[in-house]
Amino acid sequence: MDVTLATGSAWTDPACPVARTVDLIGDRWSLLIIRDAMDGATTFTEFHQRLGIARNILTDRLRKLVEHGILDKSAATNSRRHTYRLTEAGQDVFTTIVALRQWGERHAFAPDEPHSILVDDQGRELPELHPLGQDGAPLSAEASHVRKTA
Amino acid sequence: MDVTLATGSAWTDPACPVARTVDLIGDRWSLLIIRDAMDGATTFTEFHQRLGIARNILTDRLRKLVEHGILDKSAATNSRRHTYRLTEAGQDVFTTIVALRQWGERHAFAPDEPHSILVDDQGRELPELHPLGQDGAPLSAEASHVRKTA
DNA sequence: TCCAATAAGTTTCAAAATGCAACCTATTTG
DNA sequence: CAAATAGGTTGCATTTTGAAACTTATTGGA
Repeated sequence: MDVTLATGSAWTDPACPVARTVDLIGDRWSLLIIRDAMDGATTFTEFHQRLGIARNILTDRLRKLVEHGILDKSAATNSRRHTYRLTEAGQDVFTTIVALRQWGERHAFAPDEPHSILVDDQGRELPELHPLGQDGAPLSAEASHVRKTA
Repeated sequence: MDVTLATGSAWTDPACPVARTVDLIGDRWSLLIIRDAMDGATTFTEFHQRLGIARNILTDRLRKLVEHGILDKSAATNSRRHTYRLTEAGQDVFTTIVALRQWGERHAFAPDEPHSILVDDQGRELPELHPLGQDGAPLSAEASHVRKTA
């Protein structure tokens, strides 16, 4: 896993893990590429068709995601065709995708508006995800704060 | 809560809650503004100083976040000073911020690199957040898939 | 075997978003 | 009442994004 940004660029806020994550994957296309990779997309063309993204931008984002260790690009020998697969770090974005999805379900749809649903192997919808304290009780933003490291 | 995008613009992928969320708050500055709002920032100047963002961009992002029902802008009577506070929908982004933070802690720092820490009222670090299936066992991306609505 | 289609890009150019710096104009504060 | 502060706006340069056409290697089929 790569823990650096492109040469010449700098972290927006080097000490903050939220900011570093946003620098690495926090733009609309990268997050949607990761979403589709989790749902089975593996090739340039698949991503292009699912997302309706401009080809040059897709090229750029795939390259950066590979650079940052989120995707792995494997070229089938002597072929132009290759596949992109999530690395372990990429798979680990799952929690964030679920959080984004559930927020959207709660706040970005009118009550009667239909939307896609994330289900498990048995077709059951996922329970809501919420941060818990060490006592196991739900923890809110007000009940927590950021401690800066010296 | 608003559930629409600015006039003239359209959702990137209307049926997907992940995509809608990304359209609403999935750009670097919006997420960092929400992060800082959760950590106590309330005024234009505070956001500006903490983020080092250009003033015109900050103006634009605050306006959009208010429009989208993430922030609430309250003007103290006959004063230029006002405060921005998270709405309930804004508070609810907490789960996503925690997910982004924990991913960053796991994958965007070298083992010896220091970073800020999110702690509860007692100063204890938060447990890791992971999606669970209905049986209570951790659920991975491979064990789930998106079901489109007809 | 040859021809068309497919995959995965690259290039070019226009349009939109971002960023910096200077400016503005009410309110406070000393 | 003068200076500092808060919360912007404006103008302009740079960067990023996007649409569309072009490229180049494989492949699959007649």
